[in-house]
Amino acid sequence: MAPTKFKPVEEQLAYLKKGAAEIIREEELKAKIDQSVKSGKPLRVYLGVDPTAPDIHLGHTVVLRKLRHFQDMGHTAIFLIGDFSAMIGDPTGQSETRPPLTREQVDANAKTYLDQVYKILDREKTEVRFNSEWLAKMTSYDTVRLCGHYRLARMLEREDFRSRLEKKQPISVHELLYPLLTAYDAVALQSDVELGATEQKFNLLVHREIQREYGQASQAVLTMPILVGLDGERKMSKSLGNYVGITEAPGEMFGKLMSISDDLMWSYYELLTDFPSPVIVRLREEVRTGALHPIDAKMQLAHTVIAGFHGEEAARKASDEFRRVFRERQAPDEAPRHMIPQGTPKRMSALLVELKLVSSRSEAERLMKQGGVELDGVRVDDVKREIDLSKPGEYLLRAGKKKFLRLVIE
RNA sequence: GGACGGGUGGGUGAGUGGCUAAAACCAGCAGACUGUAAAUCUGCCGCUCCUUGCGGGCUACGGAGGUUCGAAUCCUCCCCCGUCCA
Repeated sequence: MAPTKFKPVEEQLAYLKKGAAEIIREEELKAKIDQSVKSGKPLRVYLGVDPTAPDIHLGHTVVLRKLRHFQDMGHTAIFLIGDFSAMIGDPTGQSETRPPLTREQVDANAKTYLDQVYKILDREKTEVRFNSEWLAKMTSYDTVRLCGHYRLARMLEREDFRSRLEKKQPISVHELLYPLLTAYDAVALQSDVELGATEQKFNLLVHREIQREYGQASQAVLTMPILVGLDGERKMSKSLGNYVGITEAPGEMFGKLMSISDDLMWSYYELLTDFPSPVIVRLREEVRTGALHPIDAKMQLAHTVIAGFHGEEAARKASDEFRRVFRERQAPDEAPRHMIPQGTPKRMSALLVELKLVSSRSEAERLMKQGGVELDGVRVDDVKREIDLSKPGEYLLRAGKKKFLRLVIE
């Protein structure tokens, strides 16, 4: 591999700081970068992720993008899959003990994670590690030694545990092990920098301390803000349903991104795009003065984000589609098609269930009564309405605001 | 190990024998209004059947039995959580 030419310290620091919530400690990071420029040796920067869910969403990409930034600066990006620690579960932000994952679930999740992560990271330059490499090999003796390096009072200081204690909610003992075992990751990787979301701060600080206990220089820590979900209030997460998955179809992503509030769009610009901060400030100013319509600013955001995952072409298509369906109220150009064989007439409500547009017949009837169902642009609110399936034809079905389906009888 | 408190619908949480598919709030969905925004207003919000009616049936208040014409509510046993004591 050709020796990497590093950019000047100040330039690197400025690039890496964009969007960051906190750097602990900035002087240390600067010194490390300085050292690497002088020695020509890249920094070892890692991000640990627990494969607890099968898909990653935009919230995860915030910190991944930051890892990519380090990669851009020529440093070594280590993507650490917490396959072992995932079986404990990170107590961060948890109001209750999570059911431990099985080995199979973890493996399956890890695999899909990796596929998705390369939409952001440079595959060629990423070092992928699994923490079972060292954690699974630890003996009870090693674990006891590790635990000996930390105090219970310090552990219980953390917000998650404290509030659970106050609310008289259970805390399992193994949860206390989480920060300690993941701290050992930093030791094993001999990392210079670790990235994480702000809510990871406690864990990250423990990692620094344990590194020192094991005779290493403590890593610098860079945290990124939490991405607020589509609801504009809580953090983006799958379980809250306020997320945009990165494997979702462009049209789907577009619709979701457009549904965020105007206020929220600015933090999305900051955390999900590479627009330099001054440019974002200018856009914001233009919207404020009325020079730029908020919907156009939001459409540009959606376009940019989607282009990153699906390419420019797909983003443009999604954008056009959105314009046609929602701004001009026309039928979508590319509603999903569903073939159905000819047969006897069928109730609309049953058909909606069959097509998975709703989850039950009760729900279908509800939706119809409320005027949320349209057939070829005409509202269908008679719950007894049947559809003639006896001869070939084509219908455009709408169920609710966003679900369209082109039904083809063959 | 002992004493006490608790386990209700996606979440919080009311309900101590029938009027309870279960208050209220949140989340969610639909309609109106819009920029498919947000906010707001209105309605819906277990499943299922039909003759779509303030209609019938089924399922539901940690689990299993029991008392009763009738149980989320009473009794018994079990499981789980917390508090205090050891």
